[in-house]
Amino acid sequence: MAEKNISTEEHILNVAREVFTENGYDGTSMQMIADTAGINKSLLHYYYRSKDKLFHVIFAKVFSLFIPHLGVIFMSDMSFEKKINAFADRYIDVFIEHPLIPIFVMQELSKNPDKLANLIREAGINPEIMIGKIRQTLEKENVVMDDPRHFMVNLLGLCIFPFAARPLIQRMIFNNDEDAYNNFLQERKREVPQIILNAIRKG
Amino acid sequence: MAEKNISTEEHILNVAREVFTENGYDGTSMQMIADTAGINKSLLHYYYRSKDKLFHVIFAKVFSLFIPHLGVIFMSDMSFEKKINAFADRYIDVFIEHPLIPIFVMQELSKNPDKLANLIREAGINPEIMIGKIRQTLEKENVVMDDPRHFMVNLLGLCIFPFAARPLIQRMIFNNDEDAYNNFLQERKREVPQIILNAIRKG
DNA sequence: GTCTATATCGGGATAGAC
DNA sequence: GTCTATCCCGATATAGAC
Repeated sequence: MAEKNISTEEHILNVAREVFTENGYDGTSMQMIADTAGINKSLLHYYYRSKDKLFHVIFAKVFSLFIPHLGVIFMSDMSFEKKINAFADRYIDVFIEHPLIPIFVMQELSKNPDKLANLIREAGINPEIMIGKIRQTLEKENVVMDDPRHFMVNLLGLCIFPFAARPLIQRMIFNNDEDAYNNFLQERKREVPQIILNAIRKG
Repeated sequence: MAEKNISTEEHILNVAREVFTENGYDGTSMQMIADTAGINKSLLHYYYRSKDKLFHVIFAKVFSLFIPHLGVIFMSDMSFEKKINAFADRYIDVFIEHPLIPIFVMQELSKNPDKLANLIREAGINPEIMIGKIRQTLEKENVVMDDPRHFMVNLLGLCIFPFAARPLIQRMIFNNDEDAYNNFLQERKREVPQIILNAIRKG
């Protein structure tokens, strides 16, 4: 625990985030978190009452670590092309820093899709408005695309998949060469916008 | 258990696959599997000795449910364009039938990347040879692409991501409309090859 | 081959001392 | 606020009856 000046409560959150994202809800025990934090198990209950409640706090934290960027970038006044680039840049950097987040979030949301509505609200995102804004930008710039929904999924998938499937890809395509894969992830920042913009120009 | 004519051993495997893929290793108990199979807990141990061993059998089974297609398609003698289409078609169908597989596999591999080498061998895949074959096809057809590794990751990501991130996307982009999303997944069979081939033509 | 009974351990959670 | 001690339950796994 190389963090002396923060409160125990905050320290717990930092540690719990690491342990939860690495092992998932089911794969994490309160004991693991307590040990990693260098504190007693009961103290976790003192601060957060239950594993469930602690997890919810963590998950909302993790969620807001990457979801808000989506809104900020797409609600901005950049040109459409700039937005694509900014998005790939920002998201790939976030996931390079927190490589376990994609799989953690997808896993937990898949088990509890009903929690999603609240989480989106807590994160201060309004999907409808965001999509409206995107449509508006498209019109203004005369950008033609078959279907904005495919565009969105393509963009997200191309950015996120290399992190979610890292073990498989690194092993099957990169001979387990970690450095090569890290380099590859950096290259994605240029590769992804290229693919996406290319698809749009063609219509 | 609407399967009367199969052995208990096989019946267990079918049930265990469902329960494991839905809940993951940590989220699954032997009790859950036994109950779902309509048998006693001890019988699981009788057949498979331990949860770990049972899981390994299941995971190899699941793995070989989608990995071999990769080889079959890319080692075939179809034109490159046909391969792309066949791949998207086949994989999207597999995942429509088994929608929980992507996230299950990525989750478990992320926790145990070291098991991967054996699994690939068990599945009868040789990545090196496959990549060699792809390069060969590319040369033969004068297909130019920046980097085959990006191509491969793009193709996989575009196919798989919509399944892995389904809850998030369905909620944020499809207003939770399940039918619309199922339809969207079908559309991916044409969308994905279009994007991929487009990127290649441009170089 | 399938069951019941049981052993053993680790999980989350609470009470209460300091 | 932080700890120890404890409760209770559910987990994997085994022994042994049928």
